[in-house]
Amino acid sequence: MTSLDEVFDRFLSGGGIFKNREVLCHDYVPEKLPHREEEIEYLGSTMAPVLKGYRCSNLFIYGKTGTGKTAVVRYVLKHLMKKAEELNAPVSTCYVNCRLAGTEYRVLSSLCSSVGVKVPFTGLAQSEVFQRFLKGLEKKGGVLLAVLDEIDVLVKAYGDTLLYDLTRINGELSNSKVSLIGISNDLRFKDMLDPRVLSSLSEEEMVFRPYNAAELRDILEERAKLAFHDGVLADGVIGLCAALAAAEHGDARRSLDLLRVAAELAEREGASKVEERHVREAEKRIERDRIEEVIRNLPLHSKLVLCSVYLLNRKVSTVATGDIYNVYCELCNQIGLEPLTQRRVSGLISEQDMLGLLNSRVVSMGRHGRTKKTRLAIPRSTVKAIFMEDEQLKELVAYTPACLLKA
DNA sequence: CTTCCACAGGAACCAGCGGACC
DNA sequence: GGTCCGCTGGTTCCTGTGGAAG
Repeated sequence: MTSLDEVFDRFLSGGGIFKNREVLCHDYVPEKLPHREEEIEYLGSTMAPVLKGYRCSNLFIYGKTGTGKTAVVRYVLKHLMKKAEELNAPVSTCYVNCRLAGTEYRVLSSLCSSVGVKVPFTGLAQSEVFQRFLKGLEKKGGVLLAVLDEIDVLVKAYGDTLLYDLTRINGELSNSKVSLIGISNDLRFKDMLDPRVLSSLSEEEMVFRPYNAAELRDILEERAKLAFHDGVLADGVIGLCAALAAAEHGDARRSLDLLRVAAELAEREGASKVEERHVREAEKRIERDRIEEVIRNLPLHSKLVLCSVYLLNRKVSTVATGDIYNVYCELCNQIGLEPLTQRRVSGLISEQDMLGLLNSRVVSMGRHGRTKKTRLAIPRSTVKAIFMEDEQLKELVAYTPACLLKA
């Protein structure tokens, strides 16, 4: 066991690698966005009318994660506001990440705060909050550019009513105007919208293509210049980060993560250079950390479901929902817990499928019915290791379900 | 060709909570 | 202090369904 002092000393003396760590963080908006010049120009020209006090076209932006949508929008917004201040133009902007906001109500309340209206975080009817937003807008006047990032998440969960209201909002305003910019990670998002909403929301449209490996390399090189001291990256490190991220779906965020974690690993072991092996290690580390985090934060019943699959997987690789439910009920019995309904457990399995902990797919077995066949999507050792940390679950890892006893 | 299994997954509803308003 | 509100995390009830068995 090294003492904490040693850890700190090593960190402080290991300053040979990072020059500025923040440059590699997600929310950093760089001065240069390589390979997005066209998009920046297009977005800029679309938004420009607000500088003269006109409403600009509503805009819809699609693209997968890490294709630079958010970065480009924030970049243009930043410069637009600078210009607006110079010209003393009555422009305000509001950026809301709908996934982080979580609910329609909280999106509305962010919009409210951008026009200087304070609303309580619960307790008011949604329509009341909307009215206050209108009032605030009218009082403030000018043009509001509202950016709704990851809007697909909101619509999937709550439908498009809020969006519908927002697209019609200009009809109720006399002293002010609102332009909307929607950003979606989901390319099929259009299908979820009412045609009326779609047509008014996407007066203009942009699609962000994924970066290829060469473009990712340029991005990384740009950032690396700011983030690291000269010569600490071994040849091929940037290329590898770019290649790994390009192989998935050209996610710049992921390539930056790889680079950052690889450098942190190198720093931690006191190396003077970041090598390719650090990148490989980083790749594993990121995925493992993500999974462990997810499992640890699972509610108890979900953990029991996962545990049931783990136990059944000892004998068979894929299991039916009914079998999982039986074992799950046994486990609940063991620790004196009232089991949830099968309907709910079926839902929990689907949730874990989406989280990437389980793999399940619907199959029909003819006369023997239709079910989801489920298996673990992660190493058994990982599940076991995390469950062993928990007093209660520790016991259950060693439990033998009744259906496996007779086999 | 029909039947029928063992669920999937949608819809409606409910209880409890934290919190605002009057 | 009663009433209203939204959110979470459930339940109940329901209809739908792929394909092996009959």
